[in-house]
Amino acid sequence: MFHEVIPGKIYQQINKQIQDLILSEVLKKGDKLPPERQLAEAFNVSRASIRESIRSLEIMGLIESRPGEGNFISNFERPTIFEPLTIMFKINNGTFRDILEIRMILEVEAAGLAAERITDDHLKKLNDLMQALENSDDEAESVEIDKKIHYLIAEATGNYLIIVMLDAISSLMTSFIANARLIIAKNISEQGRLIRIHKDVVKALGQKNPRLAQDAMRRHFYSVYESIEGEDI
Amino acid sequence: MFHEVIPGKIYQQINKQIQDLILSEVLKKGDKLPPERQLAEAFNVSRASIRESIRSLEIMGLIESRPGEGNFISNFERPTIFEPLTIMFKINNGTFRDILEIRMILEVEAAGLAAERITDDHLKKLNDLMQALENSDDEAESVEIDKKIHYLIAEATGNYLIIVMLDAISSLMTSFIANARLIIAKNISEQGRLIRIHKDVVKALGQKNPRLAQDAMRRHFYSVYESIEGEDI
DNA sequence: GTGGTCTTATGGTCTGACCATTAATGCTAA
DNA sequence: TTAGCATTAATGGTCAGACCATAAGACCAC
Repeated sequence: MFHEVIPGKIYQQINKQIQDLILSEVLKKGDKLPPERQLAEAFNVSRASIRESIRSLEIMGLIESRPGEGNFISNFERPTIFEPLTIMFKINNGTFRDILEIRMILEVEAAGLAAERITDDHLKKLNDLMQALENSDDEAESVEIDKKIHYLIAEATGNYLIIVMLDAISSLMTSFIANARLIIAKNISEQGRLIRIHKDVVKALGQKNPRLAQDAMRRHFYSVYESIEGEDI
Repeated sequence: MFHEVIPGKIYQQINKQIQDLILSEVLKKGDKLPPERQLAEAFNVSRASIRESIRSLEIMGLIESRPGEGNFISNFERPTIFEPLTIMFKINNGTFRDILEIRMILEVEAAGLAAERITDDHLKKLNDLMQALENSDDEAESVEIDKKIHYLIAEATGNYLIIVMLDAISSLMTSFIANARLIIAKNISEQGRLIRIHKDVVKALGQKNPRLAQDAMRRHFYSVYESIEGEDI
């Protein structure tokens, strides 16, 4: 009977169309979009509208703009979706405890799932990283390796959501720490203990024993809790 | 000695400044931004750049544009951050199992935390919703109430990240179901069983017993798993 | 009061221009 | 020949100014 009204702003309609093209895989990772001027002509709108659309798709992490080259479909490697999460989190009075809490929840469960599903390839990479961690005497380097280990475990679950969410929490934590000037003390003995616990986790993963992996990961977090106990957060 | 080079595109600089104003609470929820033309003058840039900035802040869920009125700082009630997650999820071949898996992880743990921290106010609301669920004979209505119950439990944890992530998963699930035309069968007997299990959860929360709450919630999800077993997902 | 109508402020869109960066092209000199 | 440089064309980034569409408030007629 009645026609559906044309919804919302132009940039939203363009967004939808481009998103649909991505979903239907007409546009794939790395593909180059037509030049903005051409898009404007195709959609019969102004270049300004096209640009507002592209800008928002860029924020969503779907598109990448390279001056002088063009606009490209992103590689979707690590979602940049969560940048805004930091702001939201702070506005809503999120605490460091909140971060640790959910991190522990997810990582413990992730360890369990990873133990069931981890591949030999992943296992090998993990062992390599453990080796690197033991040999590292540089604090910054150790932190980086530590991050990679946790990311690998998340990846081994094969669950995209777990990967994404842990990634988001990781960035959140980094920005939080940077802002609060919080430094988790890592003296030699603690460093040694951390390595030992990490080893336990990796060992349990190697044995494909979920229960052990969970327990080891849980111990890891208790250890972290202790090391920041009393800190002003 | 040297001045820091001005980084990146104009809209990014504007974004940063506005974000900082929000973080430092110079701009608060619901506040009205100066008109675009005025902003353009203040920043000494074109209105187009201002608009690209506002567009991206809108996507981040920080700003709301109302034609004829102005641009307003959002209320940050429920983050719209995760809309892009749906697309990313599908592109990365996310499965329904992934969704259920992480949902179970988070909700079981959330139930445990909620049991420790739930307030009388929340408890009352929960009981009201349970009452409504029992009295409801409309499928759509039941689903809505069910969602609210789970959201309330998440809220009772007091952990912003848990709330946000479960919210995101909830939307993801909705869109997934809508697209896959999947309908979780809910015949009369199952409906009854679901209510019974929900009751167990709420009861455990009332007793502030984390262990019981977790177990009940876990049973809830096993129940869901069973009811979709064999479905083509 | 109630309901229109006008005015005004504001976001939404368009046009056309120019700048800045990049990649490709082709020329030049070793 | 080839390494290096200058030129050119394509493309995103920015700007200026205009007009449209919407919402709110003021004003008026009934």
